[in-house]
Amino acid sequence: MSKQLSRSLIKKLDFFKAMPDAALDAALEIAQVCRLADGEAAFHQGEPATQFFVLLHGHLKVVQVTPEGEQVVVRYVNPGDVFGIARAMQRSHYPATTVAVQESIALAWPSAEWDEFISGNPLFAVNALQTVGQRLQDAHSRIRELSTEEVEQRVARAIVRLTDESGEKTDEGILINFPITRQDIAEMTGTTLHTVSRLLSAWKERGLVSSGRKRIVVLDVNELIRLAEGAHPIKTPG
Amino acid sequence: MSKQLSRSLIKKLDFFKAMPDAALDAALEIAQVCRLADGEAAFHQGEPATQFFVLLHGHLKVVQVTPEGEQVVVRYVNPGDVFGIARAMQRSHYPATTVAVQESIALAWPSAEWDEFISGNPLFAVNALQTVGQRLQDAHSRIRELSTEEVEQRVARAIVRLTDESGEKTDEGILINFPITRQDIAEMTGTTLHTVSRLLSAWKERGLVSSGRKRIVVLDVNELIRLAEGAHPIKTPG
DNA sequence: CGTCCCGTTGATCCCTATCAAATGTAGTGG
DNA sequence: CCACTACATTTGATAGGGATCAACGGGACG
Repeated sequence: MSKQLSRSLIKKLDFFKAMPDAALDAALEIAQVCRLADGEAAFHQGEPATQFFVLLHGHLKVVQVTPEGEQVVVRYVNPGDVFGIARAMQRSHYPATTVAVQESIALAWPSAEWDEFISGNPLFAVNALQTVGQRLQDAHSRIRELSTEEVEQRVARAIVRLTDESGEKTDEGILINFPITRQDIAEMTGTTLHTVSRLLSAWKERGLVSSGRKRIVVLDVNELIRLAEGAHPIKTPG
Repeated sequence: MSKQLSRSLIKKLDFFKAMPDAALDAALEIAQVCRLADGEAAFHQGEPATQFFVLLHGHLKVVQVTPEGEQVVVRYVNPGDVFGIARAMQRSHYPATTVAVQESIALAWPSAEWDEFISGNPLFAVNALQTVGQRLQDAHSRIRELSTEEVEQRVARAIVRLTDESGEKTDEGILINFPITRQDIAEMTGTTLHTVSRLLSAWKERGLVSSGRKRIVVLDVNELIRLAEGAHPIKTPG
């Protein structure tokens, strides 16, 4: 039998906002600790939604695969985020695959407990609704951007968001906190790794970013934000 | 004082699924009837979310405007759908504008009543979560399609969906049940009215659709579905 | 130290946006 | 009932942003 997990693990999270300690303890009582190695999936698209999770440490990406086998990155999961809550929305199967992009630790609960959570404390439903509502707005933003913006704007915006969510201030600049490839960014923005590579090269040239293998550091956030808002880069004539 | 509205107006709707009659009557007791003329907005993007609605009759479209003034159609609202539930997701302002594309009738409740609804009957929260969850999945589908598919597929799929949601069988074929322009379809699929017009012309040529001003009739759904799934149209050589 | 990924860069092509202009259709007011 | 107007649609011509094809370079890890 595992020892009781500390309430402090989840007390500060949005999802457990305004919950009495008793409810938190009750939840932790039945939580399973779930360790994921780099590249390991918490669950796969199409599987029955047997569990839902809270990420404690690490980073995951949520991907959908098209019928043709292309991948699309739906979002990145940061520490403190809930994921795998398909069952809370009355869907019996996971709509996407969620894989760790680095070693990660999550808490997991059986989906069946969801109804218990809610009847024990209706705030769970309210908080879940807020979480899903926020995601819906984010999704609509992406639809708007994919529909109306050019590739450079979208890639710039994606990187700005990543620095907002997972930026780590270093003496060099703002480092994106987890391993991410050109391919990943391409799958977030609806383009190809080639185009992302060219953009990053151009930006490196102009001193906006510095990057390496699975690693991006933002040197000039403001200029990236300008690009994300549609400003045109300085074209060298000729 | 207005007379009590009939329970039958909402009893069958997903959003009120499994609700006891008493709860339905209580809701109807405070509902306002809201009539919208063609082109009139139920609310505008950025306004405080003072009300939420159920559409009884007609059709609305939900649009977001980009900073540059371009429009994107987020979705169409069909009879029986709820809309304007920003407040239920804890957002104080509407994230999009919702306008009638034909004369419409809706029921409206003050947003402040939402908390009453929930505390009176927790099923409201569960049903709302399901509704928003479905929309989130739809949004992710659109992101996947915008990221990976070509324009012809996306337009074909948009039209197939419209016929599923609002198709009316006529002796000619399946008529999309409300006025819709090339521009509208362009704003749903991230393309231009010119490209939509060219596609519809080509499809008309091949006998797949028949269309006129603000009017589309689908003659061969199966072929449209094939196109939506990525099948290539027959190219005339030369 | 070799192999596997990941990243870079050039060359080419094509889908689709853009520009431009004409035609068609509903609605309106005289 | 018809002229007028506003809006929707069609269609041609052109250009360009990015995808695609192709090949090489380079760092990480076993």
